[in-house]
Order: sequence, then C-alpha cells, then structure tokens
Amino acid sequence: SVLNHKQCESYCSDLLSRIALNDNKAGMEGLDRDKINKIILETSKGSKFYENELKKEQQVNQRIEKMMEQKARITKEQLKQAQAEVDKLTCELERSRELGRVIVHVDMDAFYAAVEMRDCPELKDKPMAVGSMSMLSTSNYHARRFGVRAAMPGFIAKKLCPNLVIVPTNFDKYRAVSAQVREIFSEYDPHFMPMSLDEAYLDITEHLEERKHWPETMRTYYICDAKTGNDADRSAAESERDELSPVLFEDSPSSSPSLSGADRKAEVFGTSAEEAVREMRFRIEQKTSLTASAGIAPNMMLAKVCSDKNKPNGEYRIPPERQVVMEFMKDLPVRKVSGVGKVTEKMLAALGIVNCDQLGQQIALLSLLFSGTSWHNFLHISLGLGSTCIERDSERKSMSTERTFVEMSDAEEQYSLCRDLCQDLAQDLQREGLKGKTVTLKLKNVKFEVKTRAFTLQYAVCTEEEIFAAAKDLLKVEIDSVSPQPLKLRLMGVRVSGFISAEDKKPLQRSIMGFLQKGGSDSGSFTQCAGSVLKAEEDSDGASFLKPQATEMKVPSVSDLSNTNSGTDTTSYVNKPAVLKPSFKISTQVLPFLTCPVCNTEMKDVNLTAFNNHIDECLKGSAVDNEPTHLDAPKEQEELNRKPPASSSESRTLKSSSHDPSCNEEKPSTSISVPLVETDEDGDFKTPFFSHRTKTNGKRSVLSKKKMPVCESSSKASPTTHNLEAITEMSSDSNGSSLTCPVCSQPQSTDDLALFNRHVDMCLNQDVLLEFRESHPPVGHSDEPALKSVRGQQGSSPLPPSKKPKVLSTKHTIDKFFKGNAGQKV
DNA sequence: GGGGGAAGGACCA
DNA sequence: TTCCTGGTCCTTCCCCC
Repeated sequence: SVLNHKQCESYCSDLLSRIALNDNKAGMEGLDRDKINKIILETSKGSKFYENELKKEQQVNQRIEKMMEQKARITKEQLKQAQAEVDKLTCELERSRELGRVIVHVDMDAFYAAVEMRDCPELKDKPMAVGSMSMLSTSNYHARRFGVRAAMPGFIAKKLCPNLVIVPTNFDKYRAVSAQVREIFSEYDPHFMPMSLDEAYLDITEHLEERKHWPETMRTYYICDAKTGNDADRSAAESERDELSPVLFEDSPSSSPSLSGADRKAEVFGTSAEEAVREMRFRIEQKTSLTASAGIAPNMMLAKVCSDKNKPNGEYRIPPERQVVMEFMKDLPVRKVSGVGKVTEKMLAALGIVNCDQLGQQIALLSLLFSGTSWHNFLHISLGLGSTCIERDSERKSMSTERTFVEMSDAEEQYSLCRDLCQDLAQDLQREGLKGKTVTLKLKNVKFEVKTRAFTLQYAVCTEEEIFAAAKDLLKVEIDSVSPQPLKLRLMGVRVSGFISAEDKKPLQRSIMGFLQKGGSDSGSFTQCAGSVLKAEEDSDGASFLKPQATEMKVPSVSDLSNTNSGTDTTSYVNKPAVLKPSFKISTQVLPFLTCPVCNTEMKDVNLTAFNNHIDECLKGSAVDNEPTHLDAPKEQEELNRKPPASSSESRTLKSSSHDPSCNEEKPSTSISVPLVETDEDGDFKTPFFSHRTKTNGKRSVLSKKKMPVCESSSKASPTTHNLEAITEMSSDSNGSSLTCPVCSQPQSTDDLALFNRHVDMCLNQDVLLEFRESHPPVGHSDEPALKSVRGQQGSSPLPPSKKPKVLSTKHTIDKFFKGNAGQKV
C-alpha cells in the first residue's frame, strides 16, 4: 500500500525476473508466459520465500549497477589492451582446439515421471509430476504444457494445472532403473561419468574405432517380445508399454524409425557415432521402456547443449569441424550453456549479451568486468570449446545432509535434530570410509535466509559424537546470538569436508593415554586422532576394549568444557546424559598402570577417576596418596550425576558440564586431569580438538576464545572441581600478591605472571614431561592439552611446527587466565 | 605486502 | 505450502613470512 505505481512496477519486474516461469526446458516452448507468470506471482506474493527472493534479486541488481559503473570508467586504451590480450589467447586456444574425441551426453527424458508413468499406465495421458505439494522433482510433458516444471512447488503447480496428479518420489525405484541404464553405458564407455541418476557423459571414441570392424551381427538387436524368451513373465501392461514409451506422444519420434514396418523383429545399427548412440538409446528403451535423448559433439559443453536439442527421445550431433561448431554457437542463447544460470544471464543481458555470438564479441569488455576464471570461461563458450577429457573417479570433496521442516524454535528440539543429522551423516561417511576435518552447520531461518557456519578441527572425524560435538557448538553460538529471542529455523544441515588422504590417516603421535602409560607400549592403541582411533580398532583386535572410550574421549566440546556445573542444571540441553557421556565413560576405565606426571609415581590397575584425584592431590601440593582407590562405575556415575552443592568439598566432580540458564556467560570448567582442555596462542581456552572462527552478525568472533566468566555462579563451583580458578584460589595467599606453585608448593611472586608461569612450567617440565617431549616432538594434534592448560604452550604446542609461535609468549599461559578472570583475586 | 588457508556467501546443476 | 546434495568461485579476513 505504500508503494507508488513506479515502485510497484519495479517490484513486480524484480519478482518476475526471479521467480517467473523458466521455460528453458524441453516441452515448454510456446506457452502463454504472461498468464502463467500472473498465476505464479499471485500465488507467491507476500510469502516469506518471495520476500527473500526479492531481496536476493535486489542484491543482483546492485551487482549489475556496480558493474555498469565500472564499465563507464573503462577507457578506450584499456579496452584496446584487453582486446589484444583476448586475441592472443584466442589464437592459443584455436591452436589447441581438439576435435578428435566423440563425447556423448545422454539424458533420460522426464526420468522420474517416466518411471512412474511406466509403472502406472493410467498416468500416461494425464498431467503428472513427481514430488510433493512443497516441491516437484520433475513433470511429464502433459504437465509442462501448463507451465508445470521441475523445481516448482506443488501448490503453485496445482494452481497452474488443477488436474495435476502429484506422485511421491521413489528413489529406490529410480536407482534400480538407473543401474540398468548404466549397464548399457558401460558397454560403450567403461569409464563413463554419471552426473545424476538420469544423466551421464560418455567418450565413445574408442568404441567407434572398434565398432568399425564389427560384423553386422554385433550391431544387431532384437526387439523384446513380451510373449517369448526371458520376458515371458511380463504383464500385459508391460507388454503394452513396448509399443510406445510413456513419455512419448503419438506424434513423437521413435528411437528406431525402421521398427514401424512389418518386420519389427530385428534392428541393425551402423558404425557411425549417430548410429552407435541410436543403438544405445534403442537398447535403453528396450530394457527399461524409457526413452533417452543424447547429444554428440567434440566436447562436453557442446554435447550437453546438443542433448537438449531434440528432446524427448532424440539426438543431435555436431560434427568435428570448427566451422560447424562456430555456426552452432552463433545463435545459441547463453542460458543454454551449462554453468550460465539466471544471475549470470541477467548480468550478461545488462551488457546486451544474450547469445554466444554477442558473448564472443564482448570478451575484451568482459575481461575487464569479470574475474579471470569467469571471462576465460566465457571465451571458451564463445569459441565452442569445452572439456574433451571426461574426468574419471574424481574424489568427493564433501558430504552433507540437511532437512527442511516446519518452523522450529525450541532449542532442545534443534539440538536433537542436529544430533539426528550428525548420526545420518556419520553413517554415510562411514559407509564410504571418509573422515573430514571441517564441520559445517547450515541454517535457514523462517525468512529463508541461509547461513553456514564452519570450523576446522585439527584432525579428521567421522563419528556421530565427534561431528555433533562440533556442530552443536556452532548451533549454540547461533542460538545465543539471537537470545533471548528464539532461533526460528526451517532447515538445518550438517556437512563434513576437508577429507584426509590415506597417508594422513596414519597415527602420528602417542596420545595422553599412551603418555601416561609410560613404559608401556601404546602403539596401536590410543592414537592421536579419531581417524587413527578407528584405525587402531581395525588393526588391533586385542585392543577392542579401547574402542568406546577412545572415541568418546574426543567428544568433549566447547560447551562441555567451558561450563561449570552451577547446580541449576536439569533443563539445559547440554546437560543431557548423551552429551556428558564421554566424561563419565573415560573415568570408568581401568588401566594396567599409569604414571603421574607430577610425582612420577607409577600406579597399577588404576581407574581414571582415581588417577585424576591423585593428580589433583599432587597439584595441590598436599600428601600424595600412592594407593589408588577404585571407584566402582555405578557409584561414580551416581556421584557425577549429583548436583554439586553450592559450597561443599564433599562432591568430587571429575569434570562437570552444564549450561546455567541464569548465566549468560560461559564458564569453563578446566579440570587439570583427564578432560582435555588446551589454550590457544593467546592463552584463552579452547576445545582440545579444534579451533575455529565464525562470524556472527557480520562481526567475527572466535568461538574457541570463550572469555572467562563474570558470572555469579562461578564462585559456586565446587572446589574439588579443580579448575584453574579454584587452583588460583587455593594457591594465592591472603593478600593476593603472591601465588603458591601448585607443583613445588613454593610461594612465587606474581609481579610478573610470566615468570610465575615459567616457573610452573619448569616444575612440570622436569622429569616425565621433559622426557616425553624429547621422545615425542609435537606433530599435529597433541593429546596432552590438559596439562598444557596450566603450563602454557612452551615446548608442547599442538600446532604443527609451521604454526608454532616463534617467541614463547607469556600471553598464552596461565597468567592471562588469572588476569582476565580470577584476576581480581590475584 | 603478498601468499595461503579458512570461512561464508552465492551460483549452478 | 518453495527441496536436497555437492561442486565451484569469489570475497574477506587473518596469520605468517
């Protein structure tokens, strides 16, 4: 109501250019676009989706404006220079033009729809689509006449075509048909490149060479007879299909024109490329009752364009002659070329470029307006050049899973979904034997705004727990960023990328467990990264007991490690047993013997809780109890589950982790013993497994740098938790001017915290640590961050050598922790 | 200041 | 009532040399 006429017009024009009918698809020629667009517009208007599309469109318009301003500043001299460069490059490209390969792009016609029509013949004459009211995957040619096409929401399609039948997708079925088709592809090119279930590139150059010498019998195919041979069991409906593919209309071309005669029994195919491809399509139709279209050309770019030329059930060939290629490209709309989407199309249109001929004429200008990659691509397109080598077995770069749902605002539900996604993804990763270092969380809010948040771990992960540990922290930041408002989501996804190569999977360094088991052989047991942990499980049957503990040990995350149980825990999602499980689990493990890194006492048959307690005692400087106590698992579990009293020394918590809703700040609970916490270069705490940065509301923040609490509940932490704050409290004298070294119990001046830190470092460095460091130079991820957290990074940086700070800064150690947080006490 | 890596957004099929 | 998956490119930022 506030828009004037002109604004309204521009609004509609923006809308249309974005969500209007895209009739760049076979079977959609000559439609009444205005009428269809009006319906789409009316149905979409006012929706959140539409508003977002409009926003995106305005961004594109801004890009175009910027581009036009840039264009206006280009001088004749610049253009001349650019033209010279383009000419030079064109000459080089012409010289290297390769026309010797025969590349085929095969595309099944309306694939999903065709499969459904085949299996349900009554659909054949009706407009139908596959998908749901939310989104359609594809439509048949009847429906396309109404403007119904793939990637259109079902409810809009219904407006366009009220009689539309929407069939749900059945991917198992499509996969099975796809496998049949691929079998045929492999006979023409064993290394064909599938692009999706219904599409593939083939290089049939070698096949054609061989084919030349084939006798006619090898090129003869018999028509499937439903009443004879192997297909005797086929139903009447199936027999009927053979007469006409479900995607074909009565006047559609047949893949085998000569079959229409009286002699329909056999078909002999020639030796040319066209004949070979026609044979392939014939065989596909015989085997699946579905038709395919194909493009034959000297490169992939051209073949792809060609396959669309005579759809459905047709093929088109560009012979390997430069002149013919150039002629073909001349009138080709740029949008027909794979890789040119609606944004690029609009940007080029703003420069008066619609077809490939115009594109070729404007390359010099484009070279001044677009990136090198982009304009080189434009130049290739305008010359009709493309890849002549079908990339085989290219490595997967990422794996992800995402889900769209009705609005979800409840944090607990969101965490639960996040875990489900991680579980699915973990299964997929493990199925393919992949492990990746980067975990990305994708969120789409109810306004359709998409955000991705990622962090890269120090080692590759593949288990649900590991992925979730990272993903939930990313999610937490997003939830917190809008707090106290709820985060309203409509999509969530998790991705793992940065897959490691085979050699990276080798274990590099002993873990803290190996370190603590001084003298014992830890090779093949605990290893430094999750990937290696799994390897250890595979390699060492005898070490199977290590499996859950070793894996789960990696799980603690930022939130696990940065929250001290404040006593008000039950409602918080991070308090779910599933999240805390790792901390519990590890403490129940009983190991043959461990060596205390402080007093160097060897302890036999000790469980980790007892061992932890022992180190606590050592660090407090009190009497060392060399007799390990065994806590039985249920008792320990009970203790760990118990809420710590506000001020009590009775409860012994190995490490607690919770989120206190009353406190907005994070509180790290940094146990000195087993739970793994390390500092980053600045001495701030971070999760032991990764550091990451993320951007929230345009401002970068470092998730790992969770500042110490200015939170009332911090003082309520159980003293037996032994976080650094507690140690400070215990160690500092009454006037706060000195600290007692937790190792040697000697008072040290705090005038220079760096010196104090160095002193603690020296104490800890002695004996076991020194020996360990000498025998285990830091490589990649270290599993001893718990110790590092109190002694700084000196000599034990988890960073690879290249990233190690040259100067051992005083910043990144305990002093900063004291200054920044418990600093007031100091 | 440049190179390289990470993160995040956008585009495309 | 507007999908899912995966690849690529570009920009920005930061660290390191």
